[in-house]
Amino acid sequence: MPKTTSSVANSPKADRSLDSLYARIYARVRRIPAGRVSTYGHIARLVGGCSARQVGYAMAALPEGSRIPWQRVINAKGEISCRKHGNGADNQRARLLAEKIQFDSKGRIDLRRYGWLSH
DNA sequence: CCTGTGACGTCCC
DNA sequence: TGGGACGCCACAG
Repeated sequence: MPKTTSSVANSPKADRSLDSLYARIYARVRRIPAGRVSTYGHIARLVGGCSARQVGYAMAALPEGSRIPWQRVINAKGEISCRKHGNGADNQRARLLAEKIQFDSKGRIDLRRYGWLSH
């Protein structure tokens, strides 16, 4: 009975609502272990159906004091992405340093060493 | 509805 | 190695 949309699984629209998408992004970020990092693009690729920008948007939407390890998500160049407002970037760097992640002289993280990819 | 913006990424020089 | 152009797309006003 294709007419009655009682089956949520049969409704791509409902199954991919923003809430659900953000939830999947956060679930993925939560699995990044301390001392490792992933990238916006990689998360987007794993979750599917969204772009790197949306992952960044999901991170920005997190409330202060969230338990999600948002600091472990950086950009594809291994840098901490700049924000328009606030000093979140400094906060992020401090958090990562606390996890023993090392930065090179240009403030970048070696993804070959710390990247948590294909997970 | 249209426009500007942004926690991105890839390509090109 | 670095920096600019573009593509991308949800969101706010």
